[in-house]
Amino acid sequence: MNVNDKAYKEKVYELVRQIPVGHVMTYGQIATILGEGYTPRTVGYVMHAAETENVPWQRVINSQGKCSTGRLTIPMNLQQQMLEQEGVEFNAKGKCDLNKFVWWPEGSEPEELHPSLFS
DNA sequence: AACTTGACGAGGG
DNA sequence: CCCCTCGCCAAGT
Repeated sequence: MNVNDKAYKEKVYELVRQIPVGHVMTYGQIATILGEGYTPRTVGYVMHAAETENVPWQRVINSQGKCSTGRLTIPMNLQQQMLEQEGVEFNAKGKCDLNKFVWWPEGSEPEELHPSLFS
């Protein structure tokens, strides 16, 4: 199972497609939930191609609650703007409250998977 | 094959 | 809160 396998990528996309409007998930969170073979970096790698996969890619941000699209082909601030349009709030420094906007799939346990991340 | 660069993350200063 | 280091894993050069 490597990052180029169709099935490997699909698992990421399927999960991302489940994120409700107005909510987000982090790369590390996705990697933890998918488990075996997935790491934050590989999730990020898979996501760079998400634009063409009918996936709400804007709902995936980093563990600091910020958008990591600075040096991409994606226009600056586009991701944040799209999220704000869905109701996700960001402070002046471009950071959102993960406690409030992160979404957890049915069955996962936030406290256990993501200890003291939200401060 | 060596080295650099990421849509990353945690810990320390 | 910012910055740096390290661990991580795959791609590009």
